[in-house]
Amino acid sequence: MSFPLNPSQREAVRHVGSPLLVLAGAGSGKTRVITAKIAHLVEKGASPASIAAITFTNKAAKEMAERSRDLLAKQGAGAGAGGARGPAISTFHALGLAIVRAEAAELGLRAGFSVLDPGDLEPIVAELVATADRARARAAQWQVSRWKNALVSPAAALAAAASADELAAARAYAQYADTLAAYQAVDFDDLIALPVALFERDAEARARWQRRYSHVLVDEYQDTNPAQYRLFRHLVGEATPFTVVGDDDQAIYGWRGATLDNLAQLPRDYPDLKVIKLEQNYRSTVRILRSANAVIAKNPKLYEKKLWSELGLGDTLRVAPAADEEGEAEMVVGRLCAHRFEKRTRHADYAILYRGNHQARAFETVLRARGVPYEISGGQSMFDRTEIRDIVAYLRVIANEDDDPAFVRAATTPRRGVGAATLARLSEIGAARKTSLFGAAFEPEFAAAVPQRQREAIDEFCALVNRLRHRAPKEPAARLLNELVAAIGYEDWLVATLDKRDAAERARSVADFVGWLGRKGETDGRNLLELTQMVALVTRLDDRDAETADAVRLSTLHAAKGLEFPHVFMVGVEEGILPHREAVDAGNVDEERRLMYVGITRAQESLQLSYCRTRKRAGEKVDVAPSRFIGELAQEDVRYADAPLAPDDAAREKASGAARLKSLKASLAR
DNA sequence: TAGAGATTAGTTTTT
DNA sequence: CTAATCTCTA
Repeated sequence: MSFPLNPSQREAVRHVGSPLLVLAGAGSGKTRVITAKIAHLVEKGASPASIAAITFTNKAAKEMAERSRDLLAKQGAGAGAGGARGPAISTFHALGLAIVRAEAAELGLRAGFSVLDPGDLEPIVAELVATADRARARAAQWQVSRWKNALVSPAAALAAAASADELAAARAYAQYADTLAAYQAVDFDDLIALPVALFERDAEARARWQRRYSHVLVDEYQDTNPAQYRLFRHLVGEATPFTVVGDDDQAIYGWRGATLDNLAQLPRDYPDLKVIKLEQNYRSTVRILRSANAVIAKNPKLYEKKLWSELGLGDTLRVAPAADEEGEAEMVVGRLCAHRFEKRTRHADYAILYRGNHQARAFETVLRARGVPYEISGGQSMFDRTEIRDIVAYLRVIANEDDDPAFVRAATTPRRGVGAATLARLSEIGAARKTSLFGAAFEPEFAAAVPQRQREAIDEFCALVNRLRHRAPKEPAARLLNELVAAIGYEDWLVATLDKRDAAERARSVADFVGWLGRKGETDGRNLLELTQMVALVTRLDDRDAETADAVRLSTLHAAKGLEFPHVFMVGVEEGILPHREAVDAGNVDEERRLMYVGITRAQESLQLSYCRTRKRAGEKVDVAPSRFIGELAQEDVRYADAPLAPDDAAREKASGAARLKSLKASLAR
């Protein structure tokens, strides 16, 4: 994309006099405008470090940082060179973390505070709502998060609670803050909510942060939630100019508390707001765009906007049915391979996009069987991996001795003879002495309460933690990490407890993680304690090899936002999946339609949508209907593939009969 | 306390 | 039909 900027883009880049909202349609060169604007501001004399650009994902932040670094370097004049600090480009949460870290003392936190992810929080909430039911615990956790994102206080939540479940969640919410405070821990939502609270009670802190930035840019503005909008408003204050870029048609994070109200509210909060629309699409063919426009036309509009393209009419869209998920995977991968062979394209030119992570499985199986290289983006975070959580637990106790959940995990992994009984003793001592589990091990009654074997194991564990804690500020993180993994005998334990393949895989993932974190420490000049906090916000290691590899991308629609591919396969385009059933029940079809729109607009040259006629659910085949959104495409641009042949139906009948028989037997057994 | 087998629930997106 | 959690025995 080395075309010159078009007139609207240029206007957006050069406008500096007042707050600016750029309504950037899909593929309209939005990232380019943001990076060009950063370069423009620097050219006009702003210091790069005084420019803040805020994104939602680490991936977007990284891409923006790279592109603006290149641009500033090209601009020359030493702007990006010689150790001068670049623009502050980060996610909302990373920015929040930086603020909480800088203002920790004001917020009643010690420097080593822990950042807990939802997985750490689930058992805490489960205890607070007194349930063993995971689903209930998650629902409560979810509710608490929504309140925080909407800046609803525990008292307000308690007052407004409408159902028994909500009341229980509100009660948990009230105690939740105390529990986290005892652990010296914050959750993801706190990274936004705590800075907001600080700025609202402390004008001086607010002024300090406002002075820091001469211009603030926000990417994907339509995905901000009320807490984030408030934080943004405090950062820009009355005087700091800003540029926010967004597209109401691509708002797909309502479930995370994002609200289009923030887009509607902006002109009211900033009467001199300038609005610029980017409507020329540089990505897709006319046929693809026509369908995108047709689908999104069914939604209510905040700002009228119509994408157009000069890239030619292009191929028709294809809609193809499959018998079931295996059939769909076979069909899609088969077609992909044939297409690739015929057009002499690269694997990396193709993407398979789906609504939910679990849908990837069938495609992985077929791709692997055929030896087609693929990369899964998004998907489960590397912190859902036990081995990573194990290592991170150690890091958290090292950084923060009050982090009881981390203590429990680290002290019992690898097994060192410490179990529930010992932990219960420690917990009693801790409660009596008002100290953490770690602290309890140093209380006088510890010796009497715990048998010698366990005592020695705990002592040894605590000594290791203390040793590393003292060395952490001074020594390179990489060395300490390697020492830690060796000292706890983690790999030996893996080999001893798992079969060969699993042990090797986990050992490799630990090695990857430790290597990555060590390098990160070097490049960012951060010690082990600082790295520990940022690690919770990272969902995947940035891996250059994976990004540049010639491989088919598998991705959720959410994770695909911002990306583009010459050839896209949207799969599982079915009622119940896209739109998702829960969303339909909750009356959120508009957001599902935007998700459909996001999927369509990822495609540059060709697009195939497919759906299954039946799908396995809890072992049994269930009939499913094609998505209503298929009927909303521009029908003159769509070709419908033939129905599958009769033998498939026969096979389906047989399979479904067998499944029914089996479930009948199962119910008789009960 | 630790590992092997039984059991039972699973239906969405992510910092 | 999985996959993760739970229970039971050594």
